[in-house]
Amino acid sequence: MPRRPKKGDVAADEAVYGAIRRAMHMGRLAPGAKLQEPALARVLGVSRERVRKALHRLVHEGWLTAIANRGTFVPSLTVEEMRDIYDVRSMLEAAIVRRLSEGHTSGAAKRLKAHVAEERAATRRDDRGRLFELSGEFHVLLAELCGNDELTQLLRGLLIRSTMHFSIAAPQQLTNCAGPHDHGDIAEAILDGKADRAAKLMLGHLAGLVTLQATRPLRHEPVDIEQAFRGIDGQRARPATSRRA
Amino acid sequence: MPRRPKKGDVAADEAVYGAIRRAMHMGRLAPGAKLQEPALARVLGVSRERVRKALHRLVHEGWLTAIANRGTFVPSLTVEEMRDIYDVRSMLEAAIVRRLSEGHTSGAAKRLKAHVAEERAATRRDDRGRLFELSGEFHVLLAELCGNDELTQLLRGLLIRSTMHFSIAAPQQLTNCAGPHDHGDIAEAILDGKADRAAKLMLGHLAGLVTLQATRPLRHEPVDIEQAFRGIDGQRARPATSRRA
DNA sequence: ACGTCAAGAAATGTGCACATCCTGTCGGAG
DNA sequence: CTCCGACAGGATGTGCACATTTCTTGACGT
Repeated sequence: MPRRPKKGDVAADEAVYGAIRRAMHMGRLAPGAKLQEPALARVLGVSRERVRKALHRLVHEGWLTAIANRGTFVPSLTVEEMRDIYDVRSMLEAAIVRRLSEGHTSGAAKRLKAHVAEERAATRRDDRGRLFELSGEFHVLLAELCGNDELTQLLRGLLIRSTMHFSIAAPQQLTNCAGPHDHGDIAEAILDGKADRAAKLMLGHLAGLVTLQATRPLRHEPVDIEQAFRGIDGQRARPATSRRA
Repeated sequence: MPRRPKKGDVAADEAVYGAIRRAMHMGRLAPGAKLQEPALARVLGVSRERVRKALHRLVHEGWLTAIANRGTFVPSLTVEEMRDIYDVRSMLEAAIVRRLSEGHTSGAAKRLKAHVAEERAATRRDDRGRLFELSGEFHVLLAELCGNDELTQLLRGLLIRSTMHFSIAAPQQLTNCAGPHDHGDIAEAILDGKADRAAKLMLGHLAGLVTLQATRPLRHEPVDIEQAFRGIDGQRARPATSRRA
């Protein structure tokens, strides 16, 4: 027997966590949707406690909101919260691009160029899904290049929360960053060592995003869990375990 | 009967959470100490599940680290992690003081002045405990004055994590901010609208703190849970419940 | 004497069942 | 016809007991 998913199987927890996270990322769960523990447990084929744990974690990370004795819901970020998040991102990311402009390793420059090239390629192929991912990763990449893990983690959290509404509101319609060429310009400024220009571009870039979001209305409809998680398996690749439900 | 702590008693959860948090803040728990669930449950007089929940929350917030099937421990922050945290704080807080310098309400100025005055008073009274609290709150206050909740929450998390080692290493010996007059100078620069000077002072202030921490060695000793939580009751004020253990 | 291994004990992780609370619905009174 | 109150159904929260893993203590072999 290869593996038995009996006890401290962290993969199972991560699978449930990832499944919900992916469903949100794919826009299957509209803001205000209620995530019922029994339904999720049934659909994902795991015990309710596992779902509970994942839900608690998601709540604590800010992706979901919980009301005592009521349930767990997909949050409807207010305009103020969204503005605040982008405000913090502006502070951090402006400092990041400044720092990178003032000095970076050759490896960092290489990774940055490679990423921009990949974004360009995705744009040329009109691969919206890939471009969506890459657009988000660009901002994380900048944090990574600073060599500060805390910074990377923090920014990743902010980014997910801020891009969540993009994927929820219009997953297939628009990219999560206004113009991909923005990223190219920012990267160019960094590589040229023009700190002020890079910071200015980044601030403008983020300002454009928040404007894009603010004008987007949100609908409130009841969501069917069964349908939302169709095709989103708990395990990622091979369901080698003989669990079939 | 006034209240029965049976069901959705959020206060009980918060009490356990706060008790552990306070024990750490008071330096009762050295880095590397193991927090055993049965022992905590016995000492605090609550069920093990409640302790588990609080521990999970603390772990997720970064105050504790958990190892699967091993237990929960007080983390020993490495020099790199500490440096990273202070680096992020530098980015954020420099931006904060710049923003406040460029414009703030009269109410903000009033609160800032009041806080500095209170710090001065605590210094004059040689009230280390109060000064310790106030020193930390100063940085949170600056974030609050920006009117950005996300920013405040984020900075509060960073601050707790970075000041935690101060209280653990030497709770009664030194303040958590190098010189209280630093805060006064920073406040003055903000009130005068000198953004560059305020940012420079803040960066210097934080750099001084990280230097102070880097030179402090940590001891690894086994900790007795019973003794660590002596005098730290789960409930804050009145133990009205007849629970005595 | 030292290193290795095995068995017991304790702690952690998980599933289950029950208590509690919320919500939607039905019946009756105004 | 509308509004209020009670009831049933369902979902959430919690305590309990068991399975699994890890650490410790002791003995055995080299």
